[in-house]
Amino acid sequence: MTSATSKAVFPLHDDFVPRVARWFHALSDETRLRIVDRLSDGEKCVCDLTDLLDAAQSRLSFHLKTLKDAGILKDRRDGRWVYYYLNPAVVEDLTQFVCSLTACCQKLNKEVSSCCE
Amino acid sequence: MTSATSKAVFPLHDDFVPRVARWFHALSDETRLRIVDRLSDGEKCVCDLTDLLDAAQSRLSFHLKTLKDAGILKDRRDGRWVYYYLNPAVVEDLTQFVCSLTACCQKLNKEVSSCCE
DNA sequence: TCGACTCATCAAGATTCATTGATGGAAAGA
DNA sequence: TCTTTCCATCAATGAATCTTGATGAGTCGA
Repeated sequence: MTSATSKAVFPLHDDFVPRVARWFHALSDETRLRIVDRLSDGEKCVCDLTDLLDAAQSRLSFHLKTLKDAGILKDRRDGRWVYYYLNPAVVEDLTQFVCSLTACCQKLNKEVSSCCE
Repeated sequence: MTSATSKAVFPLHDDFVPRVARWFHALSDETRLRIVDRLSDGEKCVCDLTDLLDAAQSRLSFHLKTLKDAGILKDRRDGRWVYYYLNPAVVEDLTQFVCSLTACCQKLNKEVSSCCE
Protein backbone atom coordinates (compact mmCIF):
# COMPACT_ATOMS: atom_id res chain seq x y z
CA MET A 1 0.00 0.00 0.00
CA THR A 2 1.35 3.38 -0.95
CA SER A 3 0.33 6.84 0.17
CA ALA A 4 -1.11 7.39 -3.27
CA THR A 5 -3.79 4.81 -2.63
CA SER A 6 -4.40 5.59 1.02
CA LYS A 7 -7.22 8.03 0.29
CA ALA A 8 -10.19 7.62 -2.00
CA VAL A 9 -9.63 10.14 -4.80
CA PHE A 10 -12.08 8.75 -7.35
CA PRO A 11 -14.94 9.36 -7.61
CA LEU A 12 -14.00 12.99 -7.09
CA HIS A 13 -15.63 15.01 -4.34
CA ASP A 14 -17.40 18.09 -5.66
CA ASP A 15 -15.37 20.41 -3.46
CA PHE A 16 -12.14 18.90 -4.72
CA VAL A 17 -12.72 19.51 -8.43
CA PRO A 18 -12.12 23.30 -8.53
CA ARG A 19 -8.90 22.92 -6.57
CA VAL A 20 -7.57 20.23 -8.89
CA ALA A 21 -8.58 22.28 -11.92
CA ARG A 22 -6.49 25.16 -10.58
CA TRP A 23 -3.45 22.94 -10.19
CA PHE A 24 -3.71 21.76 -13.76
CA HIS A 25 -4.44 25.22 -15.10
CA ALA A 26 -1.36 26.57 -13.36
CA LEU A 27 0.75 23.97 -15.15
CA SER A 28 -0.99 24.28 -18.52
CA ASP A 29 1.18 27.13 -19.80
CA GLU A 30 4.61 26.57 -21.33
CA THR A 31 6.15 29.55 -19.59
CA ARG A 32 4.91 28.33 -16.24
CA LEU A 33 6.17 24.81 -16.92
CA ARG A 34 9.59 26.26 -17.64
CA ILE A 35 9.44 28.17 -14.37
CA VAL A 36 8.65 24.96 -12.51
CA ASP A 37 11.45 23.26 -14.41
CA ARG A 38 13.95 25.88 -13.26
CA LEU A 39 12.73 25.67 -9.69
CA SER A 40 13.07 21.89 -9.68
CA ASP A 41 16.68 22.24 -8.61
CA GLY A 42 16.06 24.95 -6.03
CA GLU A 43 14.53 28.33 -5.33
CA LYS A 44 15.15 31.30 -7.62
CA CYS A 45 14.45 35.00 -7.43
CA VAL A 46 12.50 36.73 -10.17
CA CYS A 47 15.56 38.31 -11.74
CA ASP A 48 17.23 34.90 -11.95
CA LEU A 49 14.20 33.65 -13.86
CA THR A 50 14.10 36.63 -16.22
CA ASP A 51 17.66 35.77 -17.20
CA LEU A 52 17.12 32.01 -17.38
CA LEU A 53 13.91 32.24 -19.39
CA ASP A 54 14.66 35.46 -21.30
CA ALA A 55 11.25 36.83 -20.39
CA ALA A 56 10.00 40.26 -19.34
CA GLN A 57 9.73 40.85 -15.62
CA SER A 58 6.03 41.74 -15.63
CA ARG A 59 5.30 38.63 -17.62
CA LEU A 60 7.10 36.41 -15.13
CA SER A 61 5.43 38.19 -12.25
CA PHE A 62 2.07 37.35 -13.76
CA HIS A 63 2.90 33.68 -14.18
CA LEU A 64 4.51 33.40 -10.76
CA LYS A 65 1.36 34.81 -9.21
CA THR A 66 -0.71 32.27 -11.12
CA LEU A 67 1.43 29.42 -9.83
CA LYS A 68 1.44 30.82 -6.32
CA ASP A 69 -2.34 31.35 -6.26
CA ALA A 70 -2.79 27.72 -7.30
CA GLY A 71 -0.55 26.64 -4.45
CA ILE A 72 2.17 25.17 -6.64
CA LEU A 73 4.74 27.74 -5.52
CA LYS A 74 5.50 29.64 -2.35
CA ASP A 75 7.69 32.70 -1.97
CA ARG A 76 9.88 34.37 0.61
CA ARG A 77 11.37 37.83 0.66
CA ASP A 78 15.05 38.42 1.40
CA GLY A 79 15.86 42.09 1.24
CA ARG A 80 15.20 43.32 -2.25
CA TRP A 81 14.77 39.82 -3.63
CA VAL A 82 11.73 37.57 -3.61
CA TYR A 83 12.57 33.90 -3.91
CA TYR A 84 10.06 31.43 -5.35
CA TYR A 85 10.16 27.72 -4.65
CA LEU A 86 8.06 24.62 -5.16
CA ASN A 87 5.45 23.88 -2.50
CA PRO A 88 6.07 20.22 -1.61
CA ALA A 89 2.66 19.70 0.01
CA VAL A 90 0.70 20.67 -3.09
CA VAL A 91 3.06 18.88 -5.43
CA GLU A 92 2.47 15.74 -3.41
CA ASP A 93 -1.30 16.25 -3.47
CA LEU A 94 -1.13 16.59 -7.23
CA THR A 95 1.01 13.49 -7.45
CA GLN A 96 -1.44 11.53 -5.40
CA PHE A 97 -4.25 12.58 -7.72
CA VAL A 98 -2.41 11.46 -10.82
CA CYS A 99 -1.15 8.27 -9.22
CA SER A 100 -4.72 7.42 -8.27
CA LEU A 101 -5.76 7.89 -11.87
CA THR A 102 -3.00 5.56 -12.98
CA ALA A 103 -4.21 3.05 -10.43
CA CYS A 104 -7.69 3.24 -11.95
CA CYS A 105 -6.24 2.58 -15.40
CA GLN A 106 -4.34 -0.41 -14.11
CA LYS A 107 -7.38 -1.79 -12.37
CA LEU A 108 -9.38 -1.41 -15.59
CA ASN A 109 -6.69 -3.39 -17.37
CA LYS A 110 -7.15 -6.12 -14.78
CA GLU A 111 -3.62 -5.63 -13.59
CA VAL A 112 -2.97 -5.83 -9.87
CA SER A 113 -0.23 -3.33 -9.22
CA SER A 114 0.20 -0.08 -7.34
CA CYS A 115 1.31 3.38 -8.34
CA CYS A 116 4.82 4.04 -9.65
CA GLU A 117 5.95 0.43 -9.68
CA MET B 1 14.25 2.42 -8.02
CA THR B 2 10.82 3.04 -9.50
CA SER B 3 9.75 3.58 -13.08
CA ALA B 4 9.02 7.17 -12.16
CA THR B 5 12.70 7.84 -11.66
CA SER B 6 13.99 5.69 -14.48
CA LYS B 7 14.09 8.55 -16.98
CA ALA B 8 15.48 12.05 -16.53
CA VAL B 9 12.43 14.33 -16.66
CA PHE B 10 14.00 17.46 -15.17
CA PRO B 11 15.46 19.57 -16.60
CA LEU B 12 12.72 19.41 -19.21
CA HIS B 13 13.58 18.85 -22.83
CA ASP B 14 12.33 21.66 -25.07
CA ASP B 15 10.34 19.26 -27.23
CA PHE B 16 8.63 17.82 -24.17
CA VAL B 17 7.23 21.10 -22.82
CA PRO B 18 4.38 21.63 -25.34
CA ARG B 19 3.21 18.05 -24.88
CA VAL B 20 3.13 18.34 -21.11
CA ALA B 21 1.36 21.71 -21.35
CA ARG B 22 -1.36 20.03 -23.42
CA TRP B 23 -1.86 17.33 -20.82
CA PHE B 24 -2.31 19.87 -18.10
CA HIS B 25 -4.50 22.11 -20.19
CA ALA B 26 -6.76 19.19 -20.99
CA LEU B 27 -7.22 18.58 -17.27
CA SER B 28 -7.55 22.25 -16.30
CA ASP B 29 -11.29 22.45 -16.90
CA GLU B 30 -13.85 21.27 -14.34
CA THR B 31 -16.10 19.68 -16.93
CA ARG B 32 -13.19 17.72 -18.33
CA LEU B 33 -12.09 16.65 -14.86
CA ARG B 34 -15.58 15.33 -14.24
CA ILE B 35 -15.43 13.43 -17.51
CA VAL B 36 -12.15 11.82 -16.45
CA ASP B 37 -13.69 11.08 -13.08
CA ARG B 38 -16.58 9.23 -14.71
CA LEU B 39 -14.24 7.31 -16.96
CA SER B 40 -12.08 6.26 -14.02
CA ASP B 41 -14.33 3.26 -13.49
CA GLY B 42 -14.60 2.33 -17.15
CA GLU B 43 -15.42 3.51 -20.64
CA LYS B 44 -18.59 5.47 -21.36
CA CYS B 45 -20.38 6.56 -24.49
CA VAL B 46 -21.22 10.23 -25.05
CA CYS B 47 -24.90 9.79 -24.20
CA ASP B 48 -23.94 8.15 -20.90
CA LEU B 49 -21.87 11.22 -20.08
CA THR B 50 -24.59 13.68 -21.07
CA ASP B 51 -26.84 11.96 -18.51
CA LEU B 52 -24.17 11.62 -15.83
CA LEU B 53 -22.97 15.20 -16.13
CA ASP B 54 -26.23 16.83 -17.22
CA ALA B 55 -24.42 18.61 -20.03
CA ALA B 56 -25.35 19.39 -23.62
CA GLN B 57 -24.08 16.94 -26.20
CA SER B 58 -22.15 19.49 -28.26
CA ARG B 59 -20.50 20.74 -25.12
CA LEU B 60 -19.33 17.27 -24.15
CA SER B 61 -18.19 16.60 -27.68
CA PHE B 62 -16.01 19.68 -27.49
CA HIS B 63 -14.42 18.64 -24.22
CA LEU B 64 -13.99 15.02 -25.28
CA LYS B 65 -12.16 16.21 -28.37
CA THR B 66 -9.89 18.37 -26.21
CA LEU B 67 -9.05 15.41 -23.98
CA LYS B 68 -8.57 13.12 -26.94
CA ASP B 69 -6.33 15.58 -28.80
CA ALA B 70 -4.16 15.84 -25.70
CA GLY B 71 -3.87 12.07 -25.61
CA ILE B 72 -5.63 11.64 -22.27
CA LEU B 73 -8.54 9.74 -23.83
CA LYS B 74 -9.01 7.33 -26.68
CA ASP B 75 -12.26 6.32 -28.34
CA ARG B 76 -13.76 3.38 -30.17
CA ARG B 77 -16.92 3.13 -32.18
CA ASP B 78 -19.44 0.36 -31.63
CA GLY B 79 -22.37 0.74 -33.97
CA ARG B 80 -24.05 4.04 -33.28
CA TRP B 81 -22.12 4.58 -30.08
CA VAL B 82 -18.66 6.03 -29.54
CA TYR B 83 -17.04 4.92 -26.33
CA TYR B 84 -14.37 7.04 -24.66
CA TYR B 85 -11.83 5.65 -22.22
CA LEU B 86 -8.67 6.69 -20.43
CA ASN B 87 -5.42 6.21 -22.33
CA PRO B 88 -3.19 4.32 -19.87
CA ALA B 89 0.05 5.18 -21.69
CA VAL B 90 -0.42 8.93 -21.43
CA VAL B 91 -1.79 8.75 -17.89
CA GLU B 92 1.38 6.92 -16.93
CA ASP B 93 3.56 9.48 -18.70
CA LEU B 94 1.79 12.20 -16.76
CA THR B 95 2.27 10.24 -13.56
CA GLN B 96 5.96 9.94 -14.22
CA PHE B 97 6.18 13.70 -14.72
CA VAL B 98 4.54 14.59 -11.42
CA CYS B 99 6.32 11.82 -9.54
CA SER B 100 9.60 13.23 -10.81
CA LEU B 101 8.60 16.66 -9.60
CA THR B 102 7.77 15.23 -6.18
CA ALA B 103 11.15 13.55 -6.17
CA CYS B 104 12.79 16.90 -6.85
CA CYS B 105 10.92 18.42 -3.91
CA GLN B 106 12.01 15.61 -1.66
CA LYS B 107 15.61 15.93 -2.77
CA LEU B 108 15.49 19.66 -2.07
CA ASN B 109 14.24 18.85 1.42
CA LYS B 110 17.28 16.61 1.85
CA GLU B 111 15.10 13.60 2.19
CA VAL B 112 16.23 10.40 0.53
CA SER B 113 13.06 8.74 -0.63
CA SER B 114 11.42 7.84 -3.92
CA CYS B 115 8.10 8.62 -5.48
CA CYS B 116 4.82 7.57 -3.88
CA GLU B 117 6.34 6.05 -0.79
C1' DT C 1 18.03 62.23 0.80
C1' DC C 2 18.92 60.52 -3.67
C1' DG C 3 19.34 57.08 -7.05
C1' DA C 4 19.49 52.30 -8.38
C1' DC C 5 17.51 47.93 -8.10
C1' DT C 6 13.80 44.33 -7.43
C1' DC C 7 9.33 43.28 -7.97
C1' DA C 8 3.96 43.74 -8.08
C1' DT C 9 0.22 45.81 -10.27
C1' DC C 10 -2.40 48.09 -13.72
C1' DA C 11 -4.62 49.17 -18.31
C1' DA C 12 -4.96 48.06 -23.09
C1' DG C 13 -4.92 45.04 -26.83
C1' DA C 14 -4.75 40.51 -28.86
C1' DT C 15 -5.45 35.77 -28.57
C1' DT C 16 -7.50 31.68 -26.82
C1' DC C 17 -11.20 29.22 -24.80
C1' DA C 18 -16.02 27.63 -23.39
C1' DT C 19 -20.90 27.60 -24.34
C1' DT C 20 -24.95 27.49 -27.16
C1' DG C 21 -27.96 26.25 -30.89
C1' DA C 22 -28.11 24.59 -35.55
C1' DT C 23 -26.65 21.41 -39.14
C1' DG C 24 -25.21 17.15 -41.11
C1' DG C 25 -23.12 12.49 -41.31
C1' DA C 26 -23.25 7.62 -39.90
C1' DA C 27 -25.59 3.59 -38.09
C1' DA C 28 -29.56 0.79 -37.28
C1' DG C 29 -34.39 -0.53 -37.12
C1' DA C 30 -39.09 -0.33 -39.34
C1' DT D 1 -36.49 4.04 -48.16
C1' DC D 2 -37.74 6.54 -44.19
C1' DT D 3 -37.06 7.64 -39.53
C1' DT D 4 -34.70 7.72 -35.33
C1' DT D 5 -30.66 7.84 -32.58
C1' DC D 6 -25.89 9.03 -31.66
C1' DC D 7 -22.40 11.99 -32.42
C1' DA D 8 -19.08 15.61 -34.66
C1' DT D 9 -18.66 20.06 -36.44
C1' DC D 10 -19.69 24.81 -37.31
C1' DA D 11 -20.64 29.84 -36.43
C1' DA D 12 -21.50 33.26 -33.11
C1' DT D 13 -21.19 35.16 -28.64
C1' DG D 14 -19.11 36.11 -24.36
C1' DA D 15 -15.53 35.06 -20.97
C1' DA D 16 -10.96 34.13 -19.66
C1' DT D 17 -6.16 34.45 -20.58
C1' DC D 18 -1.57 36.22 -22.04
C1' DT D 19 1.56 39.92 -23.37
C1' DT D 20 3.39 44.46 -23.24
C1' DG D 21 4.72 48.85 -21.47
C1' DA D 22 4.08 52.06 -17.77
C1' DT D 23 3.72 53.14 -12.94
C1' DG D 24 4.66 52.74 -8.16
C1' DA D 25 6.01 50.49 -3.74
C1' DG D 26 9.75 48.67 -1.00
C1' DT D 27 14.79 47.94 -0.15
C1' DC D 28 19.46 49.24 -0.01
C1' DG D 29 23.82 51.68 -0.74
C1' DA D 30 26.03 56.20 -1.55
